[in-house]
Amino acid sequence: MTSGQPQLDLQQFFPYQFSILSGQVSDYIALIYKQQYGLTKFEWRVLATVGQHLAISSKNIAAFTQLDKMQVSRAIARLIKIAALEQQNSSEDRRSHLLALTSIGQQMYQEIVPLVIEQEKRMLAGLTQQERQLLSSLTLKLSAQLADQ
Amino acid sequence: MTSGQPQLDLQQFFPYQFSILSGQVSDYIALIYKQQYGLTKFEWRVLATVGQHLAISSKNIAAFTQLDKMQVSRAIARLIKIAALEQQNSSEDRRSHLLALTSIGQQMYQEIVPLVIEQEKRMLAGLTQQERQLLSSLTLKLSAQLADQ
DNA sequence: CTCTTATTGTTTTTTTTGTAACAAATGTTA
DNA sequence: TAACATTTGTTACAAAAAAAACAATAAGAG
Repeated sequence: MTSGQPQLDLQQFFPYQFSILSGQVSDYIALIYKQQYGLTKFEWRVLATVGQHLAISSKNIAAFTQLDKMQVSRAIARLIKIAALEQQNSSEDRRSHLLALTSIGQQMYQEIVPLVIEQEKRMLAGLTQQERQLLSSLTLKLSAQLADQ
Repeated sequence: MTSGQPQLDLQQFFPYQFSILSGQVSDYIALIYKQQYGLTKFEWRVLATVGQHLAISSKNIAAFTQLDKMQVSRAIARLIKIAALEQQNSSEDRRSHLLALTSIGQQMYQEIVPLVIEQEKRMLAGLTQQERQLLSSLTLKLSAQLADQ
């Protein structure tokens, strides 16, 4: 190798390919919660998390969704404003409140969940079952490794 | 299935897993060009693209990197300011200029490229060769499918 | 040609986001 | 228990990004 310039073909570079796909996946799912329900990604994640936990503090939402506490704070504020969430006083620690879905929030959650699950299916429909499993397990494996460092 | 509420476990939901990993990958590569060279993601992509093409217009950079023309415009402005890029007049169309690396830009490019390639290797070191190929080919396959729609 | 439309890129404005300071409550230590 | 530190969440300000308006040029139609 006498070699010349170091070269990099961005299109062939895994982190770049991945970044592109990530945007596509994100946009594809957002079609549901953004266009149809006017939620941002963070709001959707908070809604999904509260729906999953029934009553949960802001701190735990942040831990669960991997969002910053301020992003969570703002998403909560917005969800309360549209009456999808309500605060309950948790007697134990007066700094924090437990959050729960209102009936409006419940309804949104129950409407959106099947739609995003369908959307996920549609998104992955071009892959075989085996490919889907591989992609998911490789995603989790790499993610776990990067989290360790 | 008499079934109750529709439920969604965010942690098990592929688009969520993927979004987390994407952030991790992005941050991991950014360690090189951000911390060591003070470039943003967009600036790095533009630099890499000009390095790859030698002389290229703003419009084509945008097409190539999948960035918005305004993001490209600003990244170019910043790269010119730090003397990594220069404009050449392209006689054909006086609206647009061809962009090329200066010797400083050349040097940055040639320093960064091997470093990010190393970083990519390090990032993927925990996967087998087969797994890396699978991940890359599945990424490309899904990406191509989503681009069609 | 000349008038309209489209392209290319920049600038301006608005909105969103992130960083850091803050308040309120709790926990800890001397 | 008084003083200090930590946790939890919000607010204020600064940085960044997106949206929209703009200028300059080019292309196309009549």
